[in-house]
Amino acid sequence: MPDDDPLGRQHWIAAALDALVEGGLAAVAVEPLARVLDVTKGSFYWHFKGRSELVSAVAEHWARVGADLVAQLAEIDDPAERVRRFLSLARSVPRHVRIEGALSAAATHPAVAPTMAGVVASRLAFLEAAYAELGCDDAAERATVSYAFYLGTVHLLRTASGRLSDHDALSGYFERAAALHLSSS
Amino acid sequence: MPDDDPLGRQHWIAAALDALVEGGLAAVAVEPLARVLDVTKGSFYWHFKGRSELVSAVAEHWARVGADLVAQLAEIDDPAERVRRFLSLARSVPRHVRIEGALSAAATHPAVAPTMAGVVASRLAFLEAAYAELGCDDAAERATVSYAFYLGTVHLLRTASGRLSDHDALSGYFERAAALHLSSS
DNA sequence: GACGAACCATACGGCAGCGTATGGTGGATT
DNA sequence: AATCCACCATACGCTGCCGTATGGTTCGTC
Repeated sequence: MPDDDPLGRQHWIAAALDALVEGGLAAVAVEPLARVLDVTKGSFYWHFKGRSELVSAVAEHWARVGADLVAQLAEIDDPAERVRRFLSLARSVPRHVRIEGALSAAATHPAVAPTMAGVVASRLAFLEAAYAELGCDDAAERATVSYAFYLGTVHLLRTASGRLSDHDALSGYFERAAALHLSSS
Repeated sequence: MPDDDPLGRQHWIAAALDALVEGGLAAVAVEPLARVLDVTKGSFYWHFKGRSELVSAVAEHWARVGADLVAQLAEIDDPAERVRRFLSLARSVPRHVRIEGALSAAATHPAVAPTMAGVVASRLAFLEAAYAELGCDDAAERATVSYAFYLGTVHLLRTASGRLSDHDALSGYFERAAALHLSSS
């Protein structure tokens, strides 16, 4: 958990995150990153076994940050508010969400899929627990529905951000979504 | 609009669709497809200017099929039923949805983005019209929320199909989702 | 049965990224 | 001051894909 990595590793990971946001997972490539960092591949292959080790390091970095965010939400007493805040994560942590969008687009990549599966499971558990606390007998289904909405929102923000751009409209959007998802059946 | 293409084109597009479903857009590559079709690149570059022409042809093929599906739904009188049927498209046309998942994952690709934008706009219009018919004053927001759910479901089916696998659970999932989305605010 | 067009094979050059092998270099250690 | 190690540079070969150039082959057409 603590960043006991030799300093250079984090350096590469940071650059990879930037490239990921800009050009997707395909842009997380050794030689282009080396050019950006003004360094040669010799450095990279000192710190990493190969490209896929970098990719999974990036994925796990993202997963850790995301887990921290959800852990903060878990402190909230009111389960409805927990759901609301979870759904609007897409607005409150834009960079993290852009990273997530790029990783989601590459969710089938072998170096991403395992981490991604863990994150999905943990988030569904988080949502299901909240809905269970709210007394829903269909907590699992509702959790999946809510998470699907969250995923779609992340995707829309990544690909059609024009449609969710202005900040006021975004607030309305998330309020409306939360109201619908929390409505009693 | 009519398929006036010389026959060989469709041949390549069909193979590209298979590859797309299997390995994502990266698998839509000229030389691998040629191997599968047991033919050489000479054929490909006769029918297409280059790879991106194939990619956009694939995207537009998908868009046409999808538009037909939505056009069928538009015939339904009851707007609520229209929404229900739209949301559960993900279940009723599995192959089309797998193609859509792969294309969505590559939505930022230059040869996909324009087509994708058109599809998003047309579907949002479809949903917004339905919600407006239902008397919702927040039809646009609800349409976006519903479409985000749809996108997320497609994504889950592609990447975590284990969580939505059994057919009975799927029915419950879509019923629950439709009920929530159609609940009056 | 020559002709042209549609279609495909052959063969080539090029590029970009991956990974390896090996040789510096600077700073801490003793 | 010699040594060692973490760290990076240099230089190379390899693979996989793209795109082009050009030469067959099989037709229908006259």
